[in-house]
Amino acid sequence: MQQVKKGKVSNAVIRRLPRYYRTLDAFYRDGIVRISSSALGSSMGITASQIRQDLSCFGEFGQQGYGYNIADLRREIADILGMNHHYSAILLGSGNLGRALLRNFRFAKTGFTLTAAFDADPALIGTSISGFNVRSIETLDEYLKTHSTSVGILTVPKSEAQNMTNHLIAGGVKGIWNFTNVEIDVGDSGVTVESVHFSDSLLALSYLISEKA
Amino acid sequence: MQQVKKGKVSNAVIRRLPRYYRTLDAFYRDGIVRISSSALGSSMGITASQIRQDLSCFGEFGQQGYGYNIADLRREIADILGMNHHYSAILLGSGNLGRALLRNFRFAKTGFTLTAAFDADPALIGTSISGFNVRSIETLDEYLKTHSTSVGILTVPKSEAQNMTNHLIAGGVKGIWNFTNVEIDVGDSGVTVESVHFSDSLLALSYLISEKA
DNA sequence: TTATTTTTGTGATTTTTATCACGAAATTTG
DNA sequence: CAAATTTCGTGATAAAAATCACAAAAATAA
Repeated sequence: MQQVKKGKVSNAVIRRLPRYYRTLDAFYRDGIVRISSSALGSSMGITASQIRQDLSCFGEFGQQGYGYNIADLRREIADILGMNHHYSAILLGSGNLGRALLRNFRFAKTGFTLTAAFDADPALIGTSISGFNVRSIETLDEYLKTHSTSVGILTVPKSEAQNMTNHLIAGGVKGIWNFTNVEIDVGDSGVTVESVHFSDSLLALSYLISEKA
Repeated sequence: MQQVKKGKVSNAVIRRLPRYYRTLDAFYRDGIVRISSSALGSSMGITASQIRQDLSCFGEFGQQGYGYNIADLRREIADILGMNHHYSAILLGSGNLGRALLRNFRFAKTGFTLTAAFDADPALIGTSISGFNVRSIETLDEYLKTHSTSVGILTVPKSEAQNMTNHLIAGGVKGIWNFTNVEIDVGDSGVTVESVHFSDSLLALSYLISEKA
């Protein structure tokens, strides 16, 4: 269903898709039925033209004189984003940040299913966090052998990041959601890495407020 | 010292600066003294030309036939990023994510000083998290009146995001580091918002692994 | 029903971003 | 010390991304 029209989708477009989904989802929950590209654009602070051009990478979802049906477009974008694959994810590192994700992050809203949490700390192993029994990191390889897993979430100390990455790759994951503040190396494994670098974000903010002064 | 050369620095360049800093900092800590744009580029997976072009927005930091002195360039970029302003920050919302930041995030490494933490939960107020005495959110306005604060960190529930934003703006912050999953509105206040949208990041990963399948 | 308005999807254009390529300057080698 | 090599900074070029503009289609109004 995806990419029915053109060739490769640019990174710029890919990065906007989640926001389209998020915005449409909010309208959907508010019960709004239809929206034009210009209304959607002004609510997002981008041009109508950009929205139409972006969507044209994937197909024709609108109707002249009417606009877009919000429920339909929301569903199409969910589909494009792969939210209906119901990917499985495991979390490595049940420290503060890992716990915050376990407790607060609504994985189901992104189509993901969190299936297990691991840690190296004996004091944590066996405890329950938000319904997840924390497993020993020693059992990770075995777990991955018996449970096909799409994504590994790295919330371990940076010193462990590359080692854990290697185990995840060997275990056959497709992607790694990396919260450690280092670039991890996946070699030619073909595994996709998506990093959340808190410090990069804060430093960008630092630049922007300095610039204005 | 910044922007000695050209006009406006593009967003693309701004987003790369923190990574330059992070990479140079790692080399600096390893005791490496000098590096060429091509060596830096291949270590970062970008072109030498892009690095030289990016840096040229801010000045001339290299030397023909030699390359860049790592300690010097690291310092220059820290300066460009505003890391020497020692901006102050307060954290609103001492739940799981807030606690993770309080405990794990090295604010000092980005030049920031965390000065206070707030929460609305009476059970949390008065407790100490990583050396910070959690203050009542009721005292926020008063705090901001008496303590000039550069940045507010939003780790509150999304339902409180806009309300807290309004208080931060009224209190005179320059920037908001937004971890809530909504777009906050700062009107014409001139306050800079930098958002960390976990779900956007995970959905981008979802798209990328779907695309390969 | 017919005219007017709205709005899409897309080719063309403009703007932005990244890469190329080379002179100039400094280092390193012989 | 001179020749060869390295490497920067930048103007020119290429590629990518965003915007414009309009025909076509559908909705709405008269």
